[in-house]
Amino acid sequence: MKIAKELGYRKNTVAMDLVKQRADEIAVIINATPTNFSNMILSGIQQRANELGQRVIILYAGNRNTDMQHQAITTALERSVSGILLLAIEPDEVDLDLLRESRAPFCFVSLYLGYKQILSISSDNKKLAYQATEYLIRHGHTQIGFAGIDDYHTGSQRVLGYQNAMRDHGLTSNPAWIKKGDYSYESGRRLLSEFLPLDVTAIIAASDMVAVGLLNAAQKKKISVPDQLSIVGIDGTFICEVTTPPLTSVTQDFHEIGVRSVDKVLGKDVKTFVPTKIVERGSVREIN
Amino acid sequence: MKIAKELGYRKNTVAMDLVKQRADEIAVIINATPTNFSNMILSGIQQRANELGQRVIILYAGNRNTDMQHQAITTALERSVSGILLLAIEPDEVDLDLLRESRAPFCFVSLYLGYKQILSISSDNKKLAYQATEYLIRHGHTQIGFAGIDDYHTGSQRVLGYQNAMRDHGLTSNPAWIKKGDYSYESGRRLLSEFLPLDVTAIIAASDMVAVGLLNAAQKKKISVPDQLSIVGIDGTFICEVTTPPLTSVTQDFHEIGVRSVDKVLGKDVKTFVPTKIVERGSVREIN
DNA sequence: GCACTTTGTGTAAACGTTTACAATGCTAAT
DNA sequence: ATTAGCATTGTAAACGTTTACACAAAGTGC
Repeated sequence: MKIAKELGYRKNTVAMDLVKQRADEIAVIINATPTNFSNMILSGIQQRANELGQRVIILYAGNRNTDMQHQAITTALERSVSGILLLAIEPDEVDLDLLRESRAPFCFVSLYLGYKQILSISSDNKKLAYQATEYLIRHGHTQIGFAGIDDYHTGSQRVLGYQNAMRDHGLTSNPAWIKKGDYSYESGRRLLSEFLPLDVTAIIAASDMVAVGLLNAAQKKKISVPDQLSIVGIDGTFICEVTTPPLTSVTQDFHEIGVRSVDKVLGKDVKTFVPTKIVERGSVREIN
Repeated sequence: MKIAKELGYRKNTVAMDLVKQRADEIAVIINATPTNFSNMILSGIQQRANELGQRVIILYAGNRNTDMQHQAITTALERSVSGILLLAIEPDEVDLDLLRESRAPFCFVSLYLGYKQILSISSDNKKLAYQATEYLIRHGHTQIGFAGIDDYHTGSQRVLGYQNAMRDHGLTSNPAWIKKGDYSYESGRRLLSEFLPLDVTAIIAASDMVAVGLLNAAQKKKISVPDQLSIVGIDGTFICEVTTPPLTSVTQDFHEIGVRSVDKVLGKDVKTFVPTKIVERGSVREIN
């Protein structure tokens, strides 16, 4: 060891990986759109991977660009990674075929496809939306909007939870109360005016960013939050703390999602769903 | 090629890297503290790396943890990466020795050590602070605070720019007007009260997060921004748009910093400093 | 002191490519 | 028909490890 140090010897990981037929690294495939929570998940992934002696390699898959998604998966397979993590990636059939044919384990992160046999770590979106809706109902709201969700898995799961909660509490939900979007600030800003004629007293935002968009649009129209309109966000990122009023939000444990996804993809038996919780701040009013 | 496809042949990148004595990948060493701009830089890095056929591997270096920094650099050297990018990393002597002894090119990103011979891509912090200070002076401010900077390279460069601007405009700057911190929201919140007895009319925040901290603390104390206190942020992240009032901020082009750092580390001759610009929003008042 | 187990040392093959070079086949010019 | 030049094909070494195995040395129990 002394001589090795003197000679400045440095092990060659590439040669090691070759002979071992497997690289101690985890590939994370990620959308180019940098959501403000993806780095929280990444930090969880990184931390756990570090503990387990795995490196992390990141592959961008563009912006819902199918070609780049295939490319990213292929790149991951060409190095013999010990696992592939797909971060908020909606796979198409080609993606799934590529993954299934490979011998590398893979796990979807922050997205649940609905198949038990495909590894996944995520919040339970149905439960999450149910939670948010029920929270508003308990605070006396009966006309509740839902803003900014998409048409993919996450969005539809949340709609289901919202509808179930309404139904379970004997409320009829107007389909027009559900407004699609893309989880962005801009979505929220744009959608507020569409809610005004509908007389909802509260809106669930598909993300914190949508919530802030709604909030700012409301302030511009001199609609007071929460006095005239209640808003609850989803995600619980730091932005909830810095708005006025601060945003009540269903908080996802992104760090834990990251940590657990590493365990899952490496074969440990961990629960698919990571619990969420409501953090009350100042954007919801109690109605009598 | 047809038969290769039939057989499901997939090239083995690891074997390629071994024989080529060089992996087509760039290692990015990054602090664990996920600043809201690091993913913008990363996205620039990723984009450019993709164009040049380089993969990106991310290595976390903990939180100003020297051991983990050495570890991360060593890990990068053990695979024969084509370049090492150090993202907002303050190196110690050991780090620099490790890097210099290796044959891999390295480049500091969003940090300028002050040595011409060490590759670096960053905003010109001196100029940036000068810009912010001069902007406030042109708006009639003479008592200008500076909040939240650290004692490392970036912080001291900014202080220099601030002091130069004051001096060049014949203003004396009270050393107490400079308050150290760590670029965080919490820093800003805490520091506001320290400024109150000093009668400054404007504060430059070391980051947008500090600016929001100052803003929220001011609102809590019923101090109106910008009427009673002007604030200018640094970074120009999306958070500037969503506060009330929106934050005037010196905007850094993080994406471009990322793009350029890839070019730089791969040997292209690109400029070290990426220009910044003031984006006027609503947090600065004109004083007569 | 013998057989046996344990520990240590040395050797060689393997991992899947690239690359340099030799050998072969072909084309075209003399 | 001969040969130089060129393209194509085949062969073998190399990259730096791990791992399996043979063999020697040392230790153990009877």
